[in-house]
Amino acid sequence: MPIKLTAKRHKILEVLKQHHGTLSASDINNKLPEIDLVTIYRNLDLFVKEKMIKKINLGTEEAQYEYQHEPHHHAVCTDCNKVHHFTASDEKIKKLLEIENFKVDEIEVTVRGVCNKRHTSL
Amino acid sequence: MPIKLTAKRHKILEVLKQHHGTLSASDINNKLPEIDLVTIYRNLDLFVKEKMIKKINLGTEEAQYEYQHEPHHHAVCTDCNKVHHFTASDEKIKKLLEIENFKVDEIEVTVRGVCNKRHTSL
DNA sequence: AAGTTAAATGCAAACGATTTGCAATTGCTA
DNA sequence: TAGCAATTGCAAATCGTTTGCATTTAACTT
Repeated sequence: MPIKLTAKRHKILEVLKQHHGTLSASDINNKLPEIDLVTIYRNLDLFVKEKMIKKINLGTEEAQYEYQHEPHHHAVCTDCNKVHHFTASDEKIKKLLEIENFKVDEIEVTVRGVCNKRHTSL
Repeated sequence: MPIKLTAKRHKILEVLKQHHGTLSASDINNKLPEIDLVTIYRNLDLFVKEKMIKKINLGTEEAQYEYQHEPHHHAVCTDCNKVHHFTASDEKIKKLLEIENFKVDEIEVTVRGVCNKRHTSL
C-alpha cells in the first residue's frame, strides 16, 4: 500500500528538501501557513517511518526534522546555538566502540562546542 | 555563591548516584514521593547546570538524567527499548571527525540497533 | 468521466512533560 | 537566634505533540 501523493504532502517534503539543515514542525508551518500544523506533524511522522527524512533530538525544545541529502552528523555551538554539519566514517567509528552483544544499525554523533563565529554551515 | 545543601537536594542526587542508568524526573518522583515533582525538575536543572549530572536526549519521551559515574555513550535497542552503555575513546573519535572551524568540547555518540535479547546492562 | 472507498485533512480539544507565580518554609550567616 | 535569601509545594499556565471526529480528497472501479 503506497502512500497517497497529496499536494500538501509534496509541499512539506519539498520544504525539507530545499532547506539544508534542520526544521521543526512549526518552522515548516511558518513556511506553509496554509497547511495545518497537525497535518504537518502527521506527515513528518509518516516521512520518518518511511525513512524519507530523519528526526533528530538535539535538545529539549521542539523536535527537529531534516531531509537526508547525504549522511552527516551534528555539531551544536553552545555559543551561537547554530547546528553545523560534519561527516565521519561510520565504519571507522564502529571499530572504536567497545560495544558487545549489540548489532549496530545506526550511529549518531553529536558534538557540542564552539564554532569560530564565522557561522559557516559546514 | 555555593548552592544550598538541602536534605531533598541530597536525596535526589543520591538516587541518581545509586542508580546506574538513566532516570526521568517522574522516575525519581516515584522513588521519592515526598518530594514534589516541581522541586525535582528544578533541582535536576540545577545539577545539570553545575555539571553534576547529565541530561540526555534519546527519544521524544521524557528527558533522561544520569549521574556520570564514568564517561560513556548510549546504545538504544530498537527492539526492547533498553538503554545500554558502552565506552569509546573520545580522542580517537575526534580524530575521525571531518570537522573544521569548531572547538569540540563534548562528544556524544548514540547508537541504535538490537541487543541480543540478554538484556545485559553493559 | 462519474461513483466508491479508504486515506488525508482541519478543527477543537485532550494530553503529557515541563515551567512559572506566589505564598510558606527552610538553610545559612551575622 | 534573628533575618534574609534561597528553596519548596501547590495550582495553574505553557509548550509541543497527539487524538477524535466530521469533511474532503486521491486513486481505483465501472
